[in-house]
Amino acid sequence: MPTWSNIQSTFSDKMDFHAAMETFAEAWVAANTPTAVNSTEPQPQVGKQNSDDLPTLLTKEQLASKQSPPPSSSPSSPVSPVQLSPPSHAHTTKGHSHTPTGHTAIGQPPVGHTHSTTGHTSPTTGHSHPTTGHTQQTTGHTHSTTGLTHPTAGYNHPTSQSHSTGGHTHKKPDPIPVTGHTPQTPNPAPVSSVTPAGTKSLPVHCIIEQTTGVVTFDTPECGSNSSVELDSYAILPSTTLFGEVVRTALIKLGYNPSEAISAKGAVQIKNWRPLTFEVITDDEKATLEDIWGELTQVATLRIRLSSSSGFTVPDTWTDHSVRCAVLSLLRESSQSALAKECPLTQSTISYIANWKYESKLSAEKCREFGDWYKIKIQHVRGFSEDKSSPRDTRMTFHPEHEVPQMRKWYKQCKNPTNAKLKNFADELNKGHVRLERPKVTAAKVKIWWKNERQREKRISQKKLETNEEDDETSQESVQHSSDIEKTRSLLSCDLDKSRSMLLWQLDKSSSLLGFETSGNVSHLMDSPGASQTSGGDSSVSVSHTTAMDVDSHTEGNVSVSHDVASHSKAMERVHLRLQREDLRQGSHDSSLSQDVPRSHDISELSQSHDISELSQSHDMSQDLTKDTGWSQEG
DNA sequence: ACCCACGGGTGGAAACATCA
DNA sequence: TGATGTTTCCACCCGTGGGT
Repeated sequence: MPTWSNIQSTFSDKMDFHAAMETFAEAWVAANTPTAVNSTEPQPQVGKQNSDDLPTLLTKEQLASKQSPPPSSSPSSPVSPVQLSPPSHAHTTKGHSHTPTGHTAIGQPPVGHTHSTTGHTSPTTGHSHPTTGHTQQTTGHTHSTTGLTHPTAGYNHPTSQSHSTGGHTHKKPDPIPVTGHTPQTPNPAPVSSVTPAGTKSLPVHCIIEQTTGVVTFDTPECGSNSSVELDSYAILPSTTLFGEVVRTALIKLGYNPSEAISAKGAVQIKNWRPLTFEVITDDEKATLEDIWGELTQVATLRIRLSSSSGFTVPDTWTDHSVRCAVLSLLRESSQSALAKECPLTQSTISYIANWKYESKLSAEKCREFGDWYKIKIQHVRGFSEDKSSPRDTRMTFHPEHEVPQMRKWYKQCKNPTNAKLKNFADELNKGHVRLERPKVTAAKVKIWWKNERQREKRISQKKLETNEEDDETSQESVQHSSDIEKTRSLLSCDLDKSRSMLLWQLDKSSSLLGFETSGNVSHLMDSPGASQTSGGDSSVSVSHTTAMDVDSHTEGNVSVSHDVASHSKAMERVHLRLQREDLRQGSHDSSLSQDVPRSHDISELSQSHDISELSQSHDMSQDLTKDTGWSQEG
C-alpha cells in the first residue's frame, strides 16, 4: 500500500499536483452551486461504481460513453484536461501540461461546469472593468453539476443534494437569455437538460485558445501561434442561435462580451480539422440544437480569441460593428468618458455594454459613429499625447490592468513600507496604462492601500451584518446555548465535508495513479471525535479512501502532514469561492459567524493547525476545510 | 512636544444603471 | 436620449497612538 507521500511524489512526477487540486476545487464549487441545469439533472449514475462511491467527475469520455462508446483512442482534443480556469482568474492553469495520458478524468470539469469567476473580484469588492464588472453580475454563476455531487452530502442523492446547496437560490434572474438559470424540475435528461419551459440545454465542449496572430481557422498553420487557455464545458440552451454560440459560450465560461468581439469559432469533430461556422451553415436562424444536437458526444467547439484588441474597422458600419467597436473601446475607457467623445450617449453605451440594446442603431447613427471612430483611430496616438486635454485630476487605477495587480500586492503585503510603495508605483508607471494617464506616486498608492484596507473592513462588516440579520430572522427564539450547539453542529458538518472532500481528492488522485484505494480511512475517520461530527443530515458515507501517511490527530490539535496541508490550500480557494457564492445568494450561515469572529488573513491560519486558533479566528465557511480530519471540541 | 503612521469618517466626483 | 438615482472610490481632514 503506498503511503500518501509516495502518492504525492509519484503524482507530482506525472502532473502538476496543484493544478489537479485546482481542478478538484473547480469541480467542487460546481457541485455546490445550484443551477438550473444542475437541478434538472437527476444526478446520473455515470461512472458510479457503487452506492458508496465518492463523487465522480464526469469526463468527456464518460459523457460520450453515456450514449455511445468513446471515440476510439485519440482524444477529441490535444489539450491538457487540467486546464480549467478562464484567463481572468488570478490563477491560471496555463502550462500545466503534465497530465498523465489516460487520466483525463482528473482534469475534467463536470458537464456544464461553467466558470463564474470572471476577474474574480470578491462580491463586494467586485470592482472591475466597466464592462466586465457588470458582466460578472449578469453572467456569473452558471455552474452546473451534472454528474457531480457533494462528497459528503449523500452522493448522487437528490435530497442530499438539496442539503449541500439548500436555500442557495439565485435571486437575480440572468438577463442573458442563454444561461440556463431555470427552476428545478424533476425530469431528467440523459445528456441535455430540459427546463420547465421545455427548453433543452446542451453541453458543449469548448476549447478556448488565445492567438497572437490573425484569428482564423482557415489554415492548419494558424493554430501554431495559439495556446489553449481553457478546456471546459458550457451548458447552452439548445435554442441559442448558432451564430451566437461563440459569444454565448464565452460569456458562460466567464469571459466578457468585449472579448467575444474578436473571437472566432469552429466545430471540431474528434480530431478532424475544425470547420468554421460559415462552412457549416448559412442559415442565420439555425440553432444550436439544429447543428449540435446529435454531435454533443463528438464535437468540440474551438474558440480562438485574439490577444490583441481584435476589432478591425469595417467597410460599412452596421449596428453590429458599432457594438463591437464600442465594446472594444470600453476595454480602455469608461462609459462616461467614451460618451463624451463619441456620438453615442452614455446610456446607449451602457446598454451596449450589457448587450441590452433592443432596437437597432439607425444607419445614420452607425455612419456617424463610424466617421468618429475612424478619426479616433487615426489620432489615437495624438490622443495619448494630448496633455492639454482637461483630464480628471483624480487618480484612477485601471480596473483591468492595474487594480488586479495591486490587489495581488495588497494580499501579499497589507502595510507596505514607503520603499515598497515606491516600488509599486514604479511598477505601475512601467505599464502601458500610464502612457495615457498621470503617473502614479507612492502617495497615491498609499492612499489606495488605505482605502483598500477600509474596503476590506467594510466588506467583512457587511458580511457580519448580513449574517446577523439572517440569524435574527431564523433563530429569534433559540437560546444562546442552543446557538452554540448549532454552531458546533454546523461546524462539524462542514468539517466533515471538508474532510471527506479531502479524502475524496486523495482517493481520486491515487486511483488515477493506479493505487489501491480500498483501504480504511484509518487516521482521519477514526480520529477522536470524527464520528460525532457526522451527526445529523450530513452523514458521511465514505467507505473507501486512501490510507495515507498522515500524522495522527489528537483532540484540540491537528497535526496533518504538510502534504495534506498543501491540499488544504487548494481547498481554501474552493471555500473562498463558495463563500462568495453564498454571499451573493444571501444565504450565509449565520450561526457560524455569530460565534466565530473572522480573521483577515487566511494564509496565516493555513499555516497553523492549532485548533483553538482556527476555531476562534476564522470564518468557518472558508477555513474549516483547511484542517481535515479535525473535529470541533468546544 | 513633536513627528510619523494609521484608521475613521466623509465629501464629492466618477461610473453606471434605469426611468420616463 | 436626457435626466436622475445609486454605487463606487479617490482624497482629504482629524483624532489617536507609538516612538523619540
